[in-house]
Amino acid sequence: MDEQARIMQTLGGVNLAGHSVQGGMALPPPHGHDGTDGDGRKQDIGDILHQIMTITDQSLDEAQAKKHGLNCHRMKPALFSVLCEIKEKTGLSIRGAQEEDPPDPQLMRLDNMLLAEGVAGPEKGGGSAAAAAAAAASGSPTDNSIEHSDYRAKLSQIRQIYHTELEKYEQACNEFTTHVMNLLREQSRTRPISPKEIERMVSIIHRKFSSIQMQLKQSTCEAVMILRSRFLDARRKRRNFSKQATEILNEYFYSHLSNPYPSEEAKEELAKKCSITVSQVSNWFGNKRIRYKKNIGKFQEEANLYAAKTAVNAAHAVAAAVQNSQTNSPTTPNSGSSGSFNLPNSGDMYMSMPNPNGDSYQGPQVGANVQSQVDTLRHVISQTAGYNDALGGSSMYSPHGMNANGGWQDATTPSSVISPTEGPGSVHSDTSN
DNA sequence: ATTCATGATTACTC
DNA sequence: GAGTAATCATGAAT
Repeated sequence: MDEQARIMQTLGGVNLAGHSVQGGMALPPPHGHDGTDGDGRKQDIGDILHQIMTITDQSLDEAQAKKHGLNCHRMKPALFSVLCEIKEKTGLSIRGAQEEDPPDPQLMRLDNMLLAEGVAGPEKGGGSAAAAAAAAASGSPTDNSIEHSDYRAKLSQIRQIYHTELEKYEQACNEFTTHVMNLLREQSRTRPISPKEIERMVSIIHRKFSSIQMQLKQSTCEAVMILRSRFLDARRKRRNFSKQATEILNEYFYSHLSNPYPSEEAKEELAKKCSITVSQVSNWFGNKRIRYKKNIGKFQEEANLYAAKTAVNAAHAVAAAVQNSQTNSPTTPNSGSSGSFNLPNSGDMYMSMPNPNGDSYQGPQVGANVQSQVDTLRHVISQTAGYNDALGGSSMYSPHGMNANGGWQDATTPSSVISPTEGPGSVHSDTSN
């Protein structure tokens, strides 16, 4: 309404568009009038403008009728051209038309991020760099794949929502643009709207919609960031080791109870076998030592279980050794490291690996170790026949290795039960401290 | 919902 | 830097 008022005021008598006007407007004489009745023309224009001004106060039917009347009015082309001139002079139609803003850096950032995360652009493997990095840093490979697929599933959900919304926005934008263009084209019959102006309007609409799109992109980015942070947190989350891994660790622990400090090499080997990291092995042993020490009684059962297991393995080993000694020539007793003892899942398997500290289970030690295994077997058999509780002093796993301060003393006098791989009096070489 | 088990973290010591 | 002890945080069992 302001604009109308302004135009009206302008038309009322102000010098228009540089025309020299006296006492009003100098409109071209419509329909061949010679311009003699100047007052009548003024009256006409005033009427028309009044009609325009009051058109909004009328009912739709009335307005339609008025509109039709105006469209057919003899003064319409003249008024139209004047309005065009005014618009041109006031720069309304041009202003901002050349406002071709450069690409928004933030939008570019968002686009790049969405592209990098695999949300925008062609569908790829899923989590892309994030998942790969997380997979590389995480511990168990099986857990990785679980988390990885989780991450990928969530990411693809985000991707789907993003694309659906984007499509919706684009559709809405197109619909709205078409609608506005039609409206403007329609209106251009009654008011001066240049194609340039329509173009400008379209660009305004597009800008508005792109700002909405930016919000969508921002939200999507946030969602991806949250997902990523959750995913990264998930890596920190505690996840129980597999049963097999725990068994391997426990077997090592109880078979080295006198000195449960695996060497770096042993840790690496354990880590490999358990599909966990070396630091997880360290954590596990740290926790295990302290918890075992704190509550030996509680671990008795577990200790017995693994002792029995070890004993069975020892029995197998002894049997194999006996068989071996029978079949082999006495001149070549158990000389090969590969053919020495088959002790799957026993402490022996750790000892058979290369150990710079001489804790290996090969060569001349073999005989002693067989003896130790036999001892273990005997001991376990005798113990299982009548097991007493730890305080009774006849428990299989008394903290022999621990000193009065609660720490593990040097394993100079390890129980024969403790490790089938240790000969009596053998000193653990994985004493890292 | 509670309790227990357990992997991880942190502060500290040696 | 490795280990200890305390603690946190979460999964699983009840």
